[in-house]
Amino acid sequence: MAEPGTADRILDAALVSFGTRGYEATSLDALAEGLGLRKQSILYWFSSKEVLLQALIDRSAAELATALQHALDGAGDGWDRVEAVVRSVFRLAARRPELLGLVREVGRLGPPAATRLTLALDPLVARACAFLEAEMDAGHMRRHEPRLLLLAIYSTVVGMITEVEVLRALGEEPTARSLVRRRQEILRLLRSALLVEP
Amino acid sequence: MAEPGTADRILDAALVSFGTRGYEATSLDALAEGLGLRKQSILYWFSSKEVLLQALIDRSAAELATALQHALDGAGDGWDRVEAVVRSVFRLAARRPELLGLVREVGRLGPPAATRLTLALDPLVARACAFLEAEMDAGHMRRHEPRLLLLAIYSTVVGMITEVEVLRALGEEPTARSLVRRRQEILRLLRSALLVEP
DNA sequence: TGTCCTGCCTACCATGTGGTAGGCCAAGGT
DNA sequence: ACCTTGGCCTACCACATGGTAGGCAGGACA
Repeated sequence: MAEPGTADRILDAALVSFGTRGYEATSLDALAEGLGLRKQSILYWFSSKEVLLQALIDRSAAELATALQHALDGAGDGWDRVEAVVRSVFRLAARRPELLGLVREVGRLGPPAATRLTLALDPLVARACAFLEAEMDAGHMRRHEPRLLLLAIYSTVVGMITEVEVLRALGEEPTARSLVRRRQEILRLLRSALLVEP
Repeated sequence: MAEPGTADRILDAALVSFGTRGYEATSLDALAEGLGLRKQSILYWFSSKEVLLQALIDRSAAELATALQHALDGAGDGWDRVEAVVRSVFRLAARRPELLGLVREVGRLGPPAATRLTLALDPLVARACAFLEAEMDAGHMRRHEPRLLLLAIYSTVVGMITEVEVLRALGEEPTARSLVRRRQEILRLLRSALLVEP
């Protein structure tokens, strides 16, 4: 296992900080200090802060895509696929909590960062839409506007993972155990919301 | 109708900018320019940027609370109450899109801002939890952990309103008409997720 | 008329920011 | 032994930021 190069270490640190504290709230100086480097070394690898963000988006989108792809490949049909995706997202959230934070942050930043992420994940989105539509056509799921349904699922899943403050406001501490409970809860919710009872 | 005082005008502008561009990304200079003022005039009314944020949170929490309170007072029982709340939130989102953006932003900022908002909305949260629990006890709704359920509903509603970029990524433009469709979609979803069929 | 207070201003400052210019040094090829 | 190159550095800069100090006009009030 070769130790990661400097560029990757920078990306890792940026992922954590951008994903939790936010892009604007993260200074290159702070980032560098956490790495035992000088700001100029970051600018050596990534010519500007924005370029760093772009590279981070690209890498994160790829990681996200392969994780979901992997989950889908090993999944069965119908409801299993939904469950596989949700489980895979939660597994990702447990291993790399900042990743979903970054997704949310990028959405907040708007173009051009958001468009970059959008483009990278577009194939997956299209695939998901087609899947939902097919399931509805087959009568396995209740009829909904596929894209709005996807937005709802996205919002719920990402929200239940990243809304740490709301969680705290509700008297629930953001532990690993809580994450599992949230996953179970969301799966039950989606199941009863979507599945047509036989 | 008396025209609003300077302090309120500042709060209005801050709400828009904090709620859409974000707190850190908003400078007092930019805020002042939009108001035809100098930065020092803002600092005259609010002694620091953080104080301005606190005042804004207080005012917004109050507005949110009264809106929800009003909706609840005029609502019937059971499912009607859920629907009334959701409709009221969407009405608020149509009239003041930035308000929910601010809620999300404050959640992202974390303490102490988040705790302030939390405290202000705590009574409503408690009331909602109690309501959900009662409905489940009465067998009207499927059993769920009330607090996690509330988090899920919150995430879905706020997400479907504020995730403009995701919406765009799905090929849907964030118009007023779309907002209505999203509201209908979410109500149907919640209905089938929560209600026990008679 | 003189004084105080309110609301806003100009001038200024310390700090932190992203970014540029250029140098140092070790590894490696020739 | 010499040169090149990659990786990181110090030094510096222009600029934006939040915030301080203090002044100026005008209305209220005695």
